[in-house]
Amino acid sequence: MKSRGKTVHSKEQLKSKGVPACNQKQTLHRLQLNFQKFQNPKTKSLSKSNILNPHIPSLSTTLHLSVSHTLDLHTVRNMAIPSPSYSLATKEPASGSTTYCRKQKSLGLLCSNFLSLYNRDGVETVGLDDAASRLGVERRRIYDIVNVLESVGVLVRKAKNTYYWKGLGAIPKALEELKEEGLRNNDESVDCKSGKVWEDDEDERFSNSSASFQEKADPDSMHKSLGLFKSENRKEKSLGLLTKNFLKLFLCTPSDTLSLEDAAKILLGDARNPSLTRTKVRRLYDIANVLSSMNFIEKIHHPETRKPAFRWLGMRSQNQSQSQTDSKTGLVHPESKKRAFGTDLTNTNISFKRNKMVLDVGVDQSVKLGVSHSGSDRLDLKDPTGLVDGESKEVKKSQDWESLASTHRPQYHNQALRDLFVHYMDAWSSWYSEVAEMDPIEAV
DNA sequence: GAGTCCCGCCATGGG
DNA sequence: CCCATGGCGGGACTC
Repeated sequence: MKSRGKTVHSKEQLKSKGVPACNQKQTLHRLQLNFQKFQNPKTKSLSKSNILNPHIPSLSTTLHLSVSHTLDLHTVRNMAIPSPSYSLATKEPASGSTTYCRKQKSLGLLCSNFLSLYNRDGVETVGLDDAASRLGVERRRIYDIVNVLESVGVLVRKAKNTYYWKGLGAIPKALEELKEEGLRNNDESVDCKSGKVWEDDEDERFSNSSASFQEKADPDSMHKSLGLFKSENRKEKSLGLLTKNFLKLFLCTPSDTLSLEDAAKILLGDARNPSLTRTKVRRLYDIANVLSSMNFIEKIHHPETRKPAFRWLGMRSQNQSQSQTDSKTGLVHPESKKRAFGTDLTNTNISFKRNKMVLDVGVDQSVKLGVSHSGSDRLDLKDPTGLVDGESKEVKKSQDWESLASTHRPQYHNQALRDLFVHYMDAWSSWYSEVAEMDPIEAV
């Protein structure tokens, strides 16, 4: 018997088959979102998951129960629907398309938009309701973003519904603390600094991904050795905690790649329960979406097994031998072929294959983040730790990017793509000119 | 078919 | 009791 979830098996739950009082506030907005889907013939989710789902009251019932008992279908259909979520990033005119697209709803994209909304001068606090309404999503999604951002120090809880905005500049310190904590605990057991567990040939590690960790390191001992936070009660199972633990895996080990499967096993505690693993994996995807949208990590695949894995980008700028590692491991970076956790800004109206050479190097950074770089919290997210050894490195890198961007303009035959690219180039140019004028230290 | 991850139900805990 | 929070897993979507 499930203790939670959607199975209806109690008086209380039956009663709540209407609309729970505590959820009524969100119901109206949910209806608006549903009708966005409803209006789009492409989507199947309303009919299948929202109407046929036995756990969700039928549409008419929901309307009757929750929308002041007065709204009919016609009224709701004609309600002023807020501008489509994510219009910030898609650059779609708010009034343009009501097309529902899964990609446009991704957590990564939401995170980008969240950052672009708040990463600016003068922002001191973030209200969850405000964020939800401005981003056009339900509060539930904001919690997901906020939990992850809190783990990396961007936000600090102030009161209910309110967070202090610490900004991207707080990330290096937060990561350092996580790293110290992980290494401190690590001293007692496995010597991670020497890389006993991780330094093995990546190929070998990936060659048997299904058993890689059990053979090379017991997930339980790995869990202890990194001082990962225990997840025993509800609070301690939070997404934030999982994020911290996930980050520690990268921060405290010499390897910068980790398979999804291994991550789930290490972070899990009990690696023997498949359904628990599946749940955990879902959460890892959630976290990875947010972290990848901030360019902390990227998604990769084993070339043969195609098993998913993550690669840490945070320290990459310090690690000049990274490219050699790539050739050594033979890992594929499918970013150019496949959407990366929904962080792709493209919407489905434009089938947009990225031009890896330019977008990956520079333009993609600013656009993908959608961050306005005019604030005081400027930070190169390619190096979230901020541990850049040469102060001019940043500027030099920017110059490299600029020259690359200027010399490798792709020739798009599609007008839409051309326009899009021009837009990205403009964004990049303006960002670059700002950075170039900045104090190099401030830039870090 | 496996991988990905959106969505929202509903349990929990604080006020 | 109300409300904020967020764990959790169904199932749609994507490759």
